[in-house]
Amino acid sequence: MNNVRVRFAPSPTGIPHIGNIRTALFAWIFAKKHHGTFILRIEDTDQNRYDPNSELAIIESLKWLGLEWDEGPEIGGNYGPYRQSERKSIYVEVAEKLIESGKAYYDDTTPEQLKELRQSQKKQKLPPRYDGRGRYRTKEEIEKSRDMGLPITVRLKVPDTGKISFVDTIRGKIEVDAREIDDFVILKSDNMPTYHLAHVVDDYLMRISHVIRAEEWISSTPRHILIHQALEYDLPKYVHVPLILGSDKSKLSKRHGATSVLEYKKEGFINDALFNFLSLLGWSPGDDKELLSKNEIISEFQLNKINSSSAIFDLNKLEWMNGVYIRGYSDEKIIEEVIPILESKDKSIGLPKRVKRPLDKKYLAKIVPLVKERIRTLNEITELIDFFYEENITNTKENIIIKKMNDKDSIKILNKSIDILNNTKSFNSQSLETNFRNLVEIEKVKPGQLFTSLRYALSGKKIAPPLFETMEVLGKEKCLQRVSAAITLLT
RNA sequence: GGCCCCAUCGUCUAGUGGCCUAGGACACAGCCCUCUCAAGGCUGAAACAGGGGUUCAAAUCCCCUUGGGGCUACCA
Repeated sequence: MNNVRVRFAPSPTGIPHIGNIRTALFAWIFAKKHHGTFILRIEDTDQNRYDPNSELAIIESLKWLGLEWDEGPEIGGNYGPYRQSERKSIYVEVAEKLIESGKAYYDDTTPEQLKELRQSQKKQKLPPRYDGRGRYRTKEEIEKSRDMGLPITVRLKVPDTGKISFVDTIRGKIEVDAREIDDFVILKSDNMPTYHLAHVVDDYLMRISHVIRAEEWISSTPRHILIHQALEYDLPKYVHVPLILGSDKSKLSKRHGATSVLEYKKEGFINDALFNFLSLLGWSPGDDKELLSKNEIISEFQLNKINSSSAIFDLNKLEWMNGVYIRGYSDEKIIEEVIPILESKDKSIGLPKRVKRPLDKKYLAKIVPLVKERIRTLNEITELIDFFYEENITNTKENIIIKKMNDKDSIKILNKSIDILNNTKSFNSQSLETNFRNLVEIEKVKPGQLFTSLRYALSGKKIAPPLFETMEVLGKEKCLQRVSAAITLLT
């Protein structure tokens, strides 16, 4: 396929969610696959809903996932500008051309009148639809309204009969009666275009080959076809990708928990894992492979293998996949990823404030191998390893006491453990394990009994990294100190 | 309400008329491994929405019903 040019055209009116970004991801993959061009275009034609933070969030989301664009705001390109508010004059000109050729007309119907019209139609159980009254306004009447300061819009003259059809790459032919479509607004009274006009004009001028967008646009595509016809533009290929729904099968929203890509980043998900996961939501390479690298995804990707039905976002599976990615990463890579988390001043994310920063990388490097197969998200690491950094840990008598034993016997065995810690020549996990297993043997206790008690003594936790490795990393002094503290607790 | 889209295990999906007593993955249950938790291994439970056609043969093609979703703005 030659000259593939696709765009991601978000409207900066809110934080982009997983669904938006998944659409961008498909477009990006498709562009890469065909050595095409991926374009970012900001559709900021709604002045009332514009939110500058959202544009920043869009850019950060795309960058984090590695969806770099070849043309776009700031970086430019041959078809700019790439922000619609900066292209205003183009749309006005096009709209005027349409009026001159009689394919569009000025309308001075006020919002109040429109509202009345809809209400009365509703009362009569008719579908709410603009009635085309502006078609019969004379030039003079419009001028008069304009002088009076009434809002003037431009509407497209839509044929009353016939069918409008187009081919969607994923769904095939879609057809609708022209009479279902009213004379819709293409230029608003503030002289800004509506989405319908703006994107058609831009897609044409920017030589977009495939319009890849969400399924919710299917029902307005016939309008877009009409605009193309009025302007005598060639049609792009239409690719409507399915929606992503929340666990209750409704459109993704706040109540579904984290919905923005950046939230996942914040929660300790890895960009490569999210990329992989998202690519499989609504698309499949056709075999059983699920763990795919970016390159594999790009080479396997095919538009017509995108599903036509919407998908539900399964956080559980993402967590699993994220865990797989973490396990597959080198220790060095994980250390890099995890340092900002551990050092974070956010109490719910980082180590307690009393732990000195910056963290010692060498020490961390000993810890990471012990936990990397135990975490599904990067953020989970903090709770699992904080005891390596704390000076003191808290314990209860109940945790320390050796199960099925009394205080006295527990103390006796823990004292022998102290001896082992003292006398193990090379203080490494292997020697320690050998010696402690000996003790278990001699004292006729179950390994689990002693080791659980020791685990609590050293970490203060029921769930912790493997015991002897922990001892080795913690070092002799800290081990002695903590086991002694535990014994004190029992006395 | 009208129009449009969609429909395989709880979830993501494979499946494009015979290879389907429907395959994989997550999650779930059981067992094994085991110092906890993970990881890993094995086993299990779990789906073609319903009804009509077409065909020698239908998860796969057609129609209807049902269900879900989207759109129905001077929002995108």
